[in-house]
Amino acid sequence: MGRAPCCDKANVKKGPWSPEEDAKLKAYIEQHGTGGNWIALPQKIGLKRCGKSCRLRWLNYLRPNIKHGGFSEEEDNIICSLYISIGSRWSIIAAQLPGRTDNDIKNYWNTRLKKKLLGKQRKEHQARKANSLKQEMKKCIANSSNLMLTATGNTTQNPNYFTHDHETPLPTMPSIYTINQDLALNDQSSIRKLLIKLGGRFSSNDHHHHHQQQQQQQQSHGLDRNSSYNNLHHQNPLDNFPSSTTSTAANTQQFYDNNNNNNNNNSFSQFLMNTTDQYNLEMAAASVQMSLQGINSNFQMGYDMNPVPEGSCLEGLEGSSYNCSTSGPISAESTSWDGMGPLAYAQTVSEFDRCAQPDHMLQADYAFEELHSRYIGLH
DNA sequence: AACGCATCCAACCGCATCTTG
DNA sequence: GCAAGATGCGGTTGGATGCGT
Repeated sequence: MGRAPCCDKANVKKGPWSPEEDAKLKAYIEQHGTGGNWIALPQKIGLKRCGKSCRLRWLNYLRPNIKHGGFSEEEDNIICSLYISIGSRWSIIAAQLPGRTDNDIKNYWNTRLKKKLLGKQRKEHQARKANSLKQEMKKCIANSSNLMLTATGNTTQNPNYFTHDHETPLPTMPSIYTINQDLALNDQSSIRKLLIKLGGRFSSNDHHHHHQQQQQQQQSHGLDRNSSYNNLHHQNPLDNFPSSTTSTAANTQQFYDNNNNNNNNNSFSQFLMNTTDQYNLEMAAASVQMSLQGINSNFQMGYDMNPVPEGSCLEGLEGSSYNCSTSGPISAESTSWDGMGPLAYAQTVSEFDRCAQPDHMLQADYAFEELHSRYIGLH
């Protein structure tokens, strides 16, 4: 049996609001408040609208101090950072931007910010592609001079070459895989993949499901040494926090009670400390990644949104700002971890995913785990 | 001017969660 | 503890507008 509708669908007006309707709703709410019942409100003031529609209109448009359009660079950065860190939890993101509504931010992200981000990513990707194409061409030409192919040479043995009508082997274009990657960025999952690469942690249901599955696997088989990047995120106790629930002191405590009551070593304050640190670190990671995208990123720790709890392992770094730039691949030799904290961590995350060379991968992997255990200490 | 396409954004919809009796 | 209704959230839609041809 389906749910009863919240209003008489046949008798309510839909579509854009008229100035008269706006005036009625605004005047009533300013004088009487909502009365705690949106469903009954439209009948009280003689509006042929659904209660949900009234609520939306008030929250997104009529409410005082609402800002529309004209997002600043700073707001862009906050939205990007938070999206990378917590995903599409627009109401939480909106809570960090006074005067902005979740709907506005969602629209802004979907229509502009996402494109801006992907546009920069695509440009860099194309630049890298062009560069690697040049190198590949050079390599092919160099190789071709050393190759003696017969006129009937079997081209399938080396996909990098084909035989022309004449006998001279010519280099082919590089694999279309890279081109397909660009095209694939148009769909949501690819965007998510990209942003996960950029250091993000996502909270949609399928992701939770995936997390739960992996957590179960890890519990039964031990940690997978080859996916330490994922392991870090699995350690965050808030990963199982209901995605569509705004976290409040009460339900965070409730969540802690439900999930940690068997673990006497992990007090609620320690739990908060770990998760806040985790959040700060992820924000720093996002900051570095945005810097890689060419977006000015100035992540500051210890203010308002992301305070460092008393006794935290990040104490002393409060107020630090990470206006990040990266230089060269991280290696065990070239990087001094002490004192770098989140920045080093973030660079490691970045390098871990960017390194294509197996030896770099190993170095990043090693450094990553080292840092992880030192700063997070959740192993 | 007319048309088609792209973009924007207000509003809707369905679902999950919360509240209340 | 349960059911029903209310609320909040995020994804999606469709009309308005802008822009290029």
